[in-house]
Amino acid sequence: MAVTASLLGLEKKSLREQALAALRTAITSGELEPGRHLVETELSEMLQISRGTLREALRQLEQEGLISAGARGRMSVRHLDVKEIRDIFAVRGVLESLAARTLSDMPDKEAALAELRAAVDNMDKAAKSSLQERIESDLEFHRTLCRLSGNETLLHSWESLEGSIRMSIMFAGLERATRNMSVGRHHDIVAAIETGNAAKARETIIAHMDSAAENLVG
Amino acid sequence: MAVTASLLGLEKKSLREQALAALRTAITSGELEPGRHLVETELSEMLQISRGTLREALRQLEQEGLISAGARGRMSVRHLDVKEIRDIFAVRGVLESLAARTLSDMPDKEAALAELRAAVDNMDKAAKSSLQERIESDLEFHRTLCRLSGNETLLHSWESLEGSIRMSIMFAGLERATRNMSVGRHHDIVAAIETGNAAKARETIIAHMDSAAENLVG
DNA sequence: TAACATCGGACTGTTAGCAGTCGCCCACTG
DNA sequence: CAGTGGGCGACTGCTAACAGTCCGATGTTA
Repeated sequence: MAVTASLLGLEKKSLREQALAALRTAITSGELEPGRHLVETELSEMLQISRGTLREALRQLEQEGLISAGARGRMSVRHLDVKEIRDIFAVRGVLESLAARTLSDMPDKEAALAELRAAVDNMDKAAKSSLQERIESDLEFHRTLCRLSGNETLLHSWESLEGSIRMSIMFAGLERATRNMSVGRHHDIVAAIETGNAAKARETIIAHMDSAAENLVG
Repeated sequence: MAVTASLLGLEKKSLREQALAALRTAITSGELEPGRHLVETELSEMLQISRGTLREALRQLEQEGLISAGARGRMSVRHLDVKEIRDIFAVRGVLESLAARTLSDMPDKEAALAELRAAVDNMDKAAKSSLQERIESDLEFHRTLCRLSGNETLLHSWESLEGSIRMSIMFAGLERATRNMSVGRHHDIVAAIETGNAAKARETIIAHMDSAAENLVG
């Protein structure tokens, strides 16, 4: 039987996942400001879910570093300072540099490179759109870089840093963040990978991240 | 009032934390073998806690990569293959190399170096003890390295990898694992940091991790 | 015998509610 | 007025139970 793509499976996300996504968005968008105490009963009523389900989502957010637990289990939205942003981008830098190195050394990397170029093109298109879309396409590029490395552990580590990255962007303000969205810089990364020069690819990423952190905090 | 050390605070760990620790140990010790399906009702009865509390712990283990969720929320103990071990150690390598680089560039690192040397000494003492203690002191050295970098994000990323590292050791078998416990190799790391040569420190760590992975899977 | 319907059993998703603890306010007391 | 102690509200820790879903076994029919 011929099936349309729209019939290939309905997405029934669990309430926990929905809550997780909603809270992540609320935090990284600043709707829940840093330092704010998260009261379980309050949140569960807002989201219209039970506390038990909510608590599971909170646990995950805690692991992602978006919220931190204080005394007696009281959760609050994490507050980033300048040093922490630098630290986050330093870790992000070594992770993505590993991805770039891995891709550089990959024997047949044409398919991967094509996908990366598509991601850059996507940033190009988004450059004329809203700031939010530019941020999304930028993060999408970097996530793709990690995914294409084929190292699941690497991808997972990066993704559990993604929330912190988004908070850093939020903290710095959107104008500063857009300094890092230059399409050209990302072309350089792809080019470095293309040459197969792993050391060069690594340096390009590290430099990119260092300057990205400086752009955000400077 | 003069208080004795034993009165400085009782440790009341939540059931969730206890369950987390117990499950982590059970998995990394092989008591719960890879691939095994974890039935919530079964585990909660074993641990004598409710499913709600257990589920929170499972969520955390999932994030740590010790268990993975299959269809319809069914959790099972993660199964590592050779490639995944290499991937884990590659990520671990870049994380620890960042720690080593950071320490190398630190202006007054004497206190940190002293602590690292103490960790190496501890490995030395443990060399005559049980395999388990050797593994613990080895991991403790590397955790200390990350902690002393002062980069909380780095430490957190490393710690969320720790479970996977322990599984790798388990997977490889204890004999192979002890190949990586050489005290001399760890002296080299400290020495590289001491010279302040960040590039050298980085290379030493990366080489250490590459050979560690090969020792485990070869 | 092959396709189909039905019925339990096994588990997970989710919820409401009880229990314990901490912080705060206020009265009391020497 | 410093210090003590009792009540009260707020909030988290934990639990038991309900509801829904999937899977396999068993029967059923053409």
